[in-house]
Amino acid sequence: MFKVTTADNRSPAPETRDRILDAAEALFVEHGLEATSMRMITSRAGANLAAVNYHFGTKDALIQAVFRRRLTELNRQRLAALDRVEVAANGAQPKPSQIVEAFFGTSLELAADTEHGGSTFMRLLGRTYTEPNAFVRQFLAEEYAEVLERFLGALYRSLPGVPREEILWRFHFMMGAMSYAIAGTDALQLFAGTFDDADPQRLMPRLMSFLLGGLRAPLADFSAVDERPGLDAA
Amino acid sequence: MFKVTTADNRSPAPETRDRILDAAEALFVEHGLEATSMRMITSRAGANLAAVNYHFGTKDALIQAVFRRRLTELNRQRLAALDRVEVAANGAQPKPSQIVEAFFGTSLELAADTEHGGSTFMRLLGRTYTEPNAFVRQFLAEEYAEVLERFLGALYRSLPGVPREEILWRFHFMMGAMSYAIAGTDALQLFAGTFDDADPQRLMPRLMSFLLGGLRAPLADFSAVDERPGLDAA
DNA sequence: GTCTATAGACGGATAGAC
DNA sequence: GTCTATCCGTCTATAGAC
Repeated sequence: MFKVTTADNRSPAPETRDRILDAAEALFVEHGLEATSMRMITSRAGANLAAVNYHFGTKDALIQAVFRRRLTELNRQRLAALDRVEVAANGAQPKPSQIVEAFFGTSLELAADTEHGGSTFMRLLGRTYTEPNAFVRQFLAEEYAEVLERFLGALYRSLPGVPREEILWRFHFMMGAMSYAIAGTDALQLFAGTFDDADPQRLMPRLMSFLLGGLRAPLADFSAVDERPGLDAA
Repeated sequence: MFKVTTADNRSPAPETRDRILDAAEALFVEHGLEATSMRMITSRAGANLAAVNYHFGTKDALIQAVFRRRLTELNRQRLAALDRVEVAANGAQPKPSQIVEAFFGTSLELAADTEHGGSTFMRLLGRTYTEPNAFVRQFLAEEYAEVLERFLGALYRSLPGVPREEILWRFHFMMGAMSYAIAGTDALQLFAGTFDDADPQRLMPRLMSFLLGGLRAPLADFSAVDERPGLDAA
């Protein structure tokens, strides 16, 4: 359970503990949390079945460790990006586009990092927002509490005329769009063979212009809510 | 002596087969496909464990039956809605907003139907777009093939100046936003207690204005993407 | 069509040797 | 820290009585 922190700095071969985390992360994306067994994980990690219980205790604790490893750093970077735009605003309110970019841009940057597994993790994370498992949702909610409070607060202040419920919903919609953006083609072969241009470098501007268009859309008119949603409007 | 196979039209109590489908649908939303066992299903349905195998064969076949029951009708309605706007256009191209409304409006109508389980199903469907299970993805892709071809084709024609990749991506983003819209608060307690206004009647205009804002956003500018050769040309 | 009983595989977790 | 061996629960699926 406890890592011996020796001062031997010689390029360490990946420890069992890390190999297990990497294998679990990859398998969770491939098969989902429930459908991934400890045996699959230890087998891919080249470790013994008992090792995962030794290092993490339970499967649930392993799941948390997989998420925490990346999420702590991601949220730190998101907050740092928000700090930067707020400092740059120099006392004034940052623009909504800057706030959106601080949050979703940072996310997409991690998603574009295929070398250190960031892309794998972001696909996992995007799928996990809607995870049925209650303990995972609870855990994610805690990890996100501070970040959401900061970003939503900034958005509220930057859009003083807009009802907060509306901003909240639109942020929610943006999360959905980002989740699918990251899941990309691999989420669904619905669009099989049709994503001719899946260049991850282009995903960022693509998504960002969509998100900002949605965020800045005219407010919905609720006056006709009671009527049948006609197709002739607008 | 009790099971009359002929049409005795007097108020039919829900058959075992239908009770199983209802129970499975609800449990799939609650716990996910993998985490829902046949025992949970038959127990909630008030049926015997062996009944599900008798009626459906395997668990995978049951999953397909749960989706097919609703999806066939939903896609029929989506196509009918598209037919209507195309007929109303009277030879001209329908507006993008009309096409979007035909697809997502129909979806949200089913999601608003809490009386016949439509809302339950749509939450399940939204989550299933990113389902890891390969057989489920394959099945969904087949069910969607015709609908997507029709709607994407209509969007392409209605936006002749816009690159098709861009439309495809934006449709993908819209699917993500809708998925989260339907999952709503229950998807994640991230926003715990903050969705003061979760009136499903208002969800439709809320989402629609976001989607149309995103769809009509100015096209992304790829010129500053990176240093890749050839990208700055267009 | 519905039931009981059970086969047969796999799941998470642990004990204890090394 | 890593291993083998194993406990014990749950899973899907089926056989066969009624």
